[in-house]
Amino acid sequence: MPELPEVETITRELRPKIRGRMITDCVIIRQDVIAHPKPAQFCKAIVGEKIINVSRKAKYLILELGNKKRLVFHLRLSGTIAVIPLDLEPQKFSRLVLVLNDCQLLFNEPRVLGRVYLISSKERPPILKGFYKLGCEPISDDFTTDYLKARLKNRKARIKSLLLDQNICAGMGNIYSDEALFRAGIRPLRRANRITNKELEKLTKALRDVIAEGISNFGTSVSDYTRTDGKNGNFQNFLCVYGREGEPCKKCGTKIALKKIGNRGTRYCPKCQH
DNA sequence: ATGACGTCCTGCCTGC
DNA sequence: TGCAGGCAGGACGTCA
Repeated sequence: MPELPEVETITRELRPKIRGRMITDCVIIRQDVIAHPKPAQFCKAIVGEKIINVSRKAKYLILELGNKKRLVFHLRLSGTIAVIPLDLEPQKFSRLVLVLNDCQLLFNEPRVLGRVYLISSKERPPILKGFYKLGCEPISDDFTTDYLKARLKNRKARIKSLLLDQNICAGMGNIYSDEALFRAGIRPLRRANRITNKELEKLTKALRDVIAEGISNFGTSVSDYTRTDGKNGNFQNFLCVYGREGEPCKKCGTKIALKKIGNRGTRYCPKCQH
């Protein structure tokens, strides 16, 4: 599933391929994926616009257009972006096609949970509420132990759930939060307000490291995620707990456990994580 | 405000 | 082999 490192990889690879190109046509294959504005209006507003830049905010991929309009993609669980030549047909799960001067950008999304939004600089559509109140990204300089401490203070929820809270850790998802908790030696079931300062320090570092390593390895390909050229990322080769339930812990050999926390599958080592 | 939980959606896996 | 049912999971809505 595309979390911060995956979306960052897509952003970096997409930028040189589409920056400066003009959107010459817009084909909506599944109406559901156009969250704002209405599909007809959406097409009308973007055709003829130039892509000024490609950027990212947390898990959102952003195409900056002329007129300060922004095309915002959220890939959710299974969304991918592919760039293909003009003469090829869209792919099996293509939900939106942006035809550019010299290529086509496909928004592929088998599960149809991902969404696309078009926003202007002044409007803040309620449907994109989360986008406007994102917390700090773990790779940001502002993501310090003090920041995390302040945000987790008085919070009684399980640490795992709060790491997934985009108002606290923008861009975190299930894979990287399990990995970070493993590295920090913290059991995901722990209540956030019961975590010591020392542990918070370790956790901050683990979060920063795991995200940075995810990026330098071009993301994690476990289910649907691929890069814009269809290749896989590499970070799945370095996972210690995610997807390893029942297998021996890489540190101590204990079987990796799987538990539901806040309705999310959560993997951890019962011996290494306290 | 917080935390628990249901909902969306569909491909894929499991079990009969 | 084929089909039904369950599962995955990010963000958001609802409820207490």
